[in-house]
Amino acid sequence: MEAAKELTYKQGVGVGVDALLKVANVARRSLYEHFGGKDGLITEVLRLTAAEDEAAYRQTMEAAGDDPRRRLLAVFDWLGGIIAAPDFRGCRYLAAELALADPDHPGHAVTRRYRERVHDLLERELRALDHPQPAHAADQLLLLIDGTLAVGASRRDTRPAAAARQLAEQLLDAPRR
Amino acid sequence: MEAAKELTYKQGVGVGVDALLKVANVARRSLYEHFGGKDGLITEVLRLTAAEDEAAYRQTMEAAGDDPRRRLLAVFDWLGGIIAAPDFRGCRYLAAELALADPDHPGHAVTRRYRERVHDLLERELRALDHPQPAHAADQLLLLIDGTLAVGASRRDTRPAAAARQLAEQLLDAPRR
DNA sequence: AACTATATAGACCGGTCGGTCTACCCGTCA
DNA sequence: TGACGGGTAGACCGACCGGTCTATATAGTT
Repeated sequence: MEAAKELTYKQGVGVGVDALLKVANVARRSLYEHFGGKDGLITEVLRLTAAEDEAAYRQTMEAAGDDPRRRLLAVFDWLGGIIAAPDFRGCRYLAAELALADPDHPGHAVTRRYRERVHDLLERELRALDHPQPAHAADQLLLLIDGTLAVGASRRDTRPAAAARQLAEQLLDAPRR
Repeated sequence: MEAAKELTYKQGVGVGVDALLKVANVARRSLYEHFGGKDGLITEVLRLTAAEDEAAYRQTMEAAGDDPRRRLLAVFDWLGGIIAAPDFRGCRYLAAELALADPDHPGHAVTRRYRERVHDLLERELRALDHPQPAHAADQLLLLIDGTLAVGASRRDTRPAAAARQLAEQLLDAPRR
């Protein structure tokens, strides 16, 4: 799984099974016993990283203290660090969605649920902030997050996280004005 | 080229050469004569669609009249229509960037230049608006655009264009307050 | 000691990959 | 008429694809 997480991110979900097995030092048969095939492995990778990434969101907000506004803005600072990493290659889930042409691939359900969970995390903070439209604002924050990751993947020179954070501040402050 | 534009979008840049040739009704040799290979074809497809899409941005803004603010917001209304199309499958350029693992693939240069041109289009309108930080605000608009296309590809139920437009309005109005 | 479950290595399958090749066909121009 | 450029059709190449298979090794249980 560790090897699969890394390789499917660096090379995309189009990596060959042989390459996976080689870096993982695992027999071919074991893969098919455990996951049923490549699609099963990819789905499981998405499921596992989704759980890890959701936990990372929680931890980032937890470490930012009790103020919901600070907790939400901390997400963008955290994203800034992720994007700045030299091996950042964009959002794994968006890449998987765009690469898996078959709309019935089980991986799509995993990424969809992941986005819903992140959305709910954001919405909860917005409710704590007494935001008048927490669900709508969470949509917008998610849009800023996706935009940040997309720009981070395509224009390495800019600082999209800071730009997004500024927009997030306007979004959070707007209803109180 | 028409067949390649359609297939590389619907199936991703991972489509097989045979599939391209079949739907295009073109001989295998012709492809290699004209484009040198699959990578050359992909690069040329990106170049061509980039020119078309840049023209679409211009036309969208042109049709919105002379007010720069209306012209910029019209972009998001236009995006809303694109996303709503049943065959929308996300941003072609972001998908290509995420799928082409080799950072030296010539396609990357094409997508980068495309983004720069769109950025310049946005920046020009912001200058006409006397925005105090036109380059920075153009970065933010581009982030909203990328976020809109990303969300549109992954959560077909929401209306990301409207959400992004609202954020864009805040962005455009903020400096005047 | 025997059995079972789980792992390994690796041959093997048909199919597809991107790419090169030969042979042919046809309209243009000399 | 004949040469030729640009197209098509399709065989062919080695490599790799995802997946199945047999045979073997190892650890734990009874």
